[in-house]
Amino acid sequence: MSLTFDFVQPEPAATDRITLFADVILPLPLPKLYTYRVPYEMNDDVVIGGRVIVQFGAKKTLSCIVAAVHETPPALYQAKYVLEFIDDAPVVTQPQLKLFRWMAEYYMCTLGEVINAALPSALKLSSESRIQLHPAFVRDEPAYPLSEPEEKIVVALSTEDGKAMTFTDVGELLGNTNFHKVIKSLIQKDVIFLFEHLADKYSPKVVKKVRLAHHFVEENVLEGLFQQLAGRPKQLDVLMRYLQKVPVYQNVHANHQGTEKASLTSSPHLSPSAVNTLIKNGVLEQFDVIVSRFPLDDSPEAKMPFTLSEAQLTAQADILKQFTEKDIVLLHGVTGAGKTEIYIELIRKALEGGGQVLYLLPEIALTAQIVTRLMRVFGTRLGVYHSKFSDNERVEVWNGVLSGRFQVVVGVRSAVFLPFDNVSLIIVDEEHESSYKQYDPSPRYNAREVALMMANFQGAKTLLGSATPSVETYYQTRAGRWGLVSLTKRFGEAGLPEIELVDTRKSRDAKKMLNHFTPELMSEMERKLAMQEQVILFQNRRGYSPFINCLDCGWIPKCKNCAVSLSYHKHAHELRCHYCGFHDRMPVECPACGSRNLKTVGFGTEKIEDDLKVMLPQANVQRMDLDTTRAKNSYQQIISDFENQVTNVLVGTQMVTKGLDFANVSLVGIINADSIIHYPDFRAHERAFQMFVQVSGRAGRKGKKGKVIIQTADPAQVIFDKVIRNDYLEFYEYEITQRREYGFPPFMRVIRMTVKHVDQLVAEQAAILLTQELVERLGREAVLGPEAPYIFRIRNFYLQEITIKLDREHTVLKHAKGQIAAAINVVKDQKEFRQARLVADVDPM
DNA sequence: AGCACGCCGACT
DNA sequence: GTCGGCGTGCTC
Repeated sequence: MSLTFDFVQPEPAATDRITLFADVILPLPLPKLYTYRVPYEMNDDVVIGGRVIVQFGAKKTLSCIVAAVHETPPALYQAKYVLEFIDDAPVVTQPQLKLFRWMAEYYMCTLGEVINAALPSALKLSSESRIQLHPAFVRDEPAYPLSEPEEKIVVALSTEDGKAMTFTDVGELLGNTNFHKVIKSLIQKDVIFLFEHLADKYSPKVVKKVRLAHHFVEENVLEGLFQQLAGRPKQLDVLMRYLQKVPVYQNVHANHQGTEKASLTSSPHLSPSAVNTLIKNGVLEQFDVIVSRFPLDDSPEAKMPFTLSEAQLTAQADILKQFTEKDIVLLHGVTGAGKTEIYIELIRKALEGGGQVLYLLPEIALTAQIVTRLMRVFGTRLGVYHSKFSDNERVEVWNGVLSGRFQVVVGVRSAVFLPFDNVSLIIVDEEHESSYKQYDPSPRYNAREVALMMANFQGAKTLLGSATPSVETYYQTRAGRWGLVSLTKRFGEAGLPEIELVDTRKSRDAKKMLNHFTPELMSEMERKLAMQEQVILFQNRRGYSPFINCLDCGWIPKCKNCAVSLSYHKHAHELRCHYCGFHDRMPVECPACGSRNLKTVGFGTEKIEDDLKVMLPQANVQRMDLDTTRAKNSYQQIISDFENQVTNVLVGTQMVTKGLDFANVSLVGIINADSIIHYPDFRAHERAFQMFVQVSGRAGRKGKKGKVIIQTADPAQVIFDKVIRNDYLEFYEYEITQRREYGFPPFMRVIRMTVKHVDQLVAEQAAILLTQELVERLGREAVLGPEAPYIFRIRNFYLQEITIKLDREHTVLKHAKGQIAAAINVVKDQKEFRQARLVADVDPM
């Protein structure tokens, strides 16, 4: 408990009673905390970071987090009472609260929004929460005695099969007496479980187990049983196996735990029917046990040792040495240099020191392979936090961190929200990845920056890893503030791939293009496939074609909600908008002129796949993009098919650039490099360089030299030269000069304001006013715009953008954010702009 | 974010 | 004459 009160004086007189107030964080986008009064008799129950239930407004009952407790009554209003206290220990720890406050301030959002993003929804009880009888609960023999109100609920829930009750129902049933306590108690006793109204149907993971019926446990009775079963060899086998698994002779109590039913039926000479007969005859009894979704498998073979190479050892020593002087170190290692092994060693060392470890990875790099590898080393101490996880699994990880069960967590962006309180090492792998930045729902945070702040608050060291570090990060190492360790050799004998530029314009002029393939790429593919080697093709656009065009009247289908053309998806036979999800059937004829001459223009992954199936009929081609990986296990399926060489060619979007380490890939093709380079953004070159180098890294592993072919209409562009020589430093020098000259990060901070309104004119006017207000407060030179972005309408909202550039200095930044907030308020106070949405994105990517 | 209060159109 | 549209203001 984080709060202590001075109750030393014995029996305080009633008039001396302390009145406490709790400032709570509501899970809503409200700018401030709300103060509720704690009932006297509950003074001991307030926990900072614990959940409480309050009435908010006339109707709503919300669960929220206590952020502070004090004795100052609000001057301007009468505080309502806290209705109930749910937790007797914090679910949100003090270090988390501190970090969340920082996030809210830095990313210009409310604490409520941060809390909302942070808490797994199963921790957010709302009036929509419902309860249901636990499937493993047997009414006639409860494991714990039930109180009267508890019994009442059980009866009500038992009347119908699988009946659910809302909190309101429970309240009515019990006459509104502190029913949350009752519910919580029932949950603890595994009598009921809680689920969110619309959330997927929770089913606790249940394992069928069997044990010896209790009257057989005694040794002499057991002997008698053997006699009885003498003529039934199958059943005897099962029994012997059971006694082998559960040493009832040595330890009578072991029988209570029993063993998994599956363990008695799995091996071939044991028959499941014999097990069932034993159960039927009352020799064995079957029972259900709820198990963790993260099994406790601490088998001894788990601790698989491995040895680091000379280069890895040197790098590791260097990192540790730099950590003695610096809190942040960048491990700049070429793809395939073996960074993961170094991470594992460092994690092991950090754990020996008693601290927690957070290992962040981008979504697409967090694969089953890496988790298995980490599991082998860290066993049950490892927690995994992934976006494909169900809410129940998330809560298990959250609680596991709180209880200390998980000391290492490998996870994606949102893992920075977990309740760490003693982190000693944070690893941010692929630190340059833009997927660490959350864009759409607020908080628009960058997990790398949040991780750095968490490390700062908790005195941890941070290791950033990348083959292509972000310019901002590398700048910090150059300035000497952060450490730098480089790994320039690939693990094993694998050399870096040979990169060849192929001029698409030349081929096109010579009429030699085969669909979107140059003859060079085509013949190289054929050659590699003939050698039974695999190919990865990268095309940064999904769908079949980005738009279609009527050859007779020029009609191009556009999205009705967004200012974009609709992409053609051949397989689904649809036209789709990639911004709002609108879709429509592909028309047979032009709706404008009736012509049937509809032509696809441009190409995406689907067309590449389609063409290849015709051009390389002997090859097995698979596509990996958002459309083919939507289903739950499809991503893993595609990867394992490719790994097992079921597929020969993998065509994909950015997904193919990360984390796929396959020894047999000897060719990588980038179909259209130009679309990546020409992007209206100051980070376009950085992103392009990173993408090319990362995807190139997929070619050639384990001693095989790979080849990369980049198709471009303009091979003379400066960036290619640096990609071909894999010269990060040269790229950095070139890029940093540009950044300095044009005043971009790391020299300046960028805050991007977006103004949205359904009416284009109003959006423009609001943006103009906002710009004026910003200029007034921050100066003309700090404010750029307003300007309509390239895609100026999304989901029926017209957009206007304003870019604010600020000095990096902390105090300036803090002051500026106050000024921006003030400017936003001026616009918002204008009643014609009430409907406008003004969004600030700090450090946009 | 919701939800209530409040002032102007198409309906029994 | 009313039911209901969603604009705007508040929630401790």
